[in-house]
Amino acid sequence: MRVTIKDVSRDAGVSIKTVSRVLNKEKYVGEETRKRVEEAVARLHFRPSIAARSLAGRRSYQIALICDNPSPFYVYEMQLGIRDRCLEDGMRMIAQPYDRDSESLLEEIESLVDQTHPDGLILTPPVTDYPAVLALLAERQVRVVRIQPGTELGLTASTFIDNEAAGAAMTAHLIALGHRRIGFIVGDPSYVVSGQRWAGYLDALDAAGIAVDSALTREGDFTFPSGVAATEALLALDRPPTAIFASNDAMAAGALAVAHRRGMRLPDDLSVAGFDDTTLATSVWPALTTIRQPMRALAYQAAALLLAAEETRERRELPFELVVRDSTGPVGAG
Amino acid sequence: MRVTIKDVSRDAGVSIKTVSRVLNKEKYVGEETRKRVEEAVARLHFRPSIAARSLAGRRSYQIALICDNPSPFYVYEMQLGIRDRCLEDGMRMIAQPYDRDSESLLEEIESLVDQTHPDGLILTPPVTDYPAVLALLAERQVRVVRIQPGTELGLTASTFIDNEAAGAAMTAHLIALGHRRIGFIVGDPSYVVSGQRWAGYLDALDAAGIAVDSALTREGDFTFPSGVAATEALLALDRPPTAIFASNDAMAAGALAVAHRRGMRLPDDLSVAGFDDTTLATSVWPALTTIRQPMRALAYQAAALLLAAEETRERRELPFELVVRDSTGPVGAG
DNA sequence: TTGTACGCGTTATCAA
DNA sequence: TTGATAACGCGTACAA
Repeated sequence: MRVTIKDVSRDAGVSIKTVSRVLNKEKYVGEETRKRVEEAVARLHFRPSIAARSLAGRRSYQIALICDNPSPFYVYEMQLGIRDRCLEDGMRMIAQPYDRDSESLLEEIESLVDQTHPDGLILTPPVTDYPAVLALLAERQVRVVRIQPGTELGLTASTFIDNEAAGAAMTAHLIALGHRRIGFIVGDPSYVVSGQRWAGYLDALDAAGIAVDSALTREGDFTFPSGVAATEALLALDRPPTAIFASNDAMAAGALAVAHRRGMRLPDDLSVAGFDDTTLATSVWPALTTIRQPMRALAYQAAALLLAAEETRERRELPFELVVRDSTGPVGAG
Repeated sequence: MRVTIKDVSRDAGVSIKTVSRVLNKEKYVGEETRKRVEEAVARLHFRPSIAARSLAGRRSYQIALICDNPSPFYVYEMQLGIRDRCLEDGMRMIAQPYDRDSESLLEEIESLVDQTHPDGLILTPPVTDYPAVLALLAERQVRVVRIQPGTELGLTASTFIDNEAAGAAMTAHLIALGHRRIGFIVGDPSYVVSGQRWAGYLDALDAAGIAVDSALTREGDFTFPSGVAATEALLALDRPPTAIFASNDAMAAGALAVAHRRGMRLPDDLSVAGFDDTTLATSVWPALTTIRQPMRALAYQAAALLLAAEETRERRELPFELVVRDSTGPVGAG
């Protein structure tokens, strides 16, 4: 009832081992033999059982994604990127969502590793920077690639964008538009990128010779309500900013909402900018000027690093893009 | 190096089979023996290999989610609900994202089933209603539970909300607020729910004795831009609606954006309502009045049906909730 | 209530 | 370049 390698070997008139060789693209298989086997595989619709493969061999043909992020959009893009790369190699992705605050996170990862024996693991922030997790995986000798790690950059292979440069680029863009008082909404401090983006903001102000006004920086936590609160605090200043740059798009959306509610016109009364972290900036609020992160590509490349023949510690940087839309524009323009 | 059942049996001083009995919670294990085994399992941190289990037994301890939806929020909620239920039973969820338009969708599902031999499959719209997929799974004798299926409701177990009643409830709510001209934005026609929600709208108008004006119904496709376009068409009518009810929240957000852009005040100039289909209504645009769908619960219950001891065809209905926020309100209220 | 022997479908080892 | 045979770690069937 189930098609096995044995059926294929019988159909092709070769041994089981030879079929296995063809499946695994090993050397030393006669051209003609290979063809016969491939035909038999196709004819019988044979698909090797992952369970048997991983039990017998050193590999499981599965890689796992350890991803917890407040934005489902982010998580989903990661899953899509990894899936795309997996498909190319006939691998499977295990993508169970995790709660980063769960007491049992470590236990769950341990259980995942022991039960499914993945060939590798991909980590996203903030788990990328959990020492206990990294230690566990090192001890278990699991291959790891991290996306946007914030610490111990040389420890594993990784893919990332230059968040500091991105923060600086957007800030420089706002300065070029004529803004001198630019509000900044910091993200959740448990994410290293929050600090990096803020550092970029400070860099750009510095480079332009604009004195930093600490009243213009507010702390948020990557959520819409925190963006609303920070924006209201900023606009309540005696000398309010003419532009607001939020560390992500949910908070930027909060800024837009406040501006709308107050009857302000964009970008005349206020310029708003953010990052593509959720689905907002790309599809739901297409007016938002953002730093577009190549999320799917980050994930795809991470999977590529994981599936590379040799284990590496390569750090692969990907370019970001500054996408200008009508939430920013010349100061005072009509 | 790898802890196996053998190590546990040696440590506990019993046979391998007895350990297996304890792991699988079988009957006929002495209380004392059970304790000794459980202690050994804990001491050695033993976790059975999924590969070995599924190879040896009839089960794989894995269930798969076949989910493709334009909203990552929806997909993610499904994953979380199923994960929660799986955790309770020590099962694993396989949650590879699929493209519903992919030529190879059938082939990919077939390959998933043959390679991983899941104990069951959960389907979400619109794949719930693909005859070829249903036929394939029936032929492979895979247990299936569908979430919000639109057709052949008796074919498999399923979980759902009453979308027609939901559409009617929201429409009745708007009517109760005093609205008589209510615009409706239909969703993507490839989703059965689109028609169901619209039917509810028509039902409620009918029940209130309000004549249906076909000019007030516009077709969208569940995206923000389509909501913008539909709203602009509605507001351009000689007698524009005083309320707009969109079949999902992305289109409702489009309506809100148009209203903002035109300087209209909500809900005085226009009431806007939608559904909780994406992350918008729940976290990003908290002002939106919506039908809240219990997405995670739908997924959780679907997994529960899949993991039930006996295969069932139960149709489990879950309640929706009408959440009123400040995008709707009394007509003309200040 | 417990244990023994076998087999699941594949890869690894080693010989041909 | 190919093939025979022994693992892999667990559940199943049956015996004790």
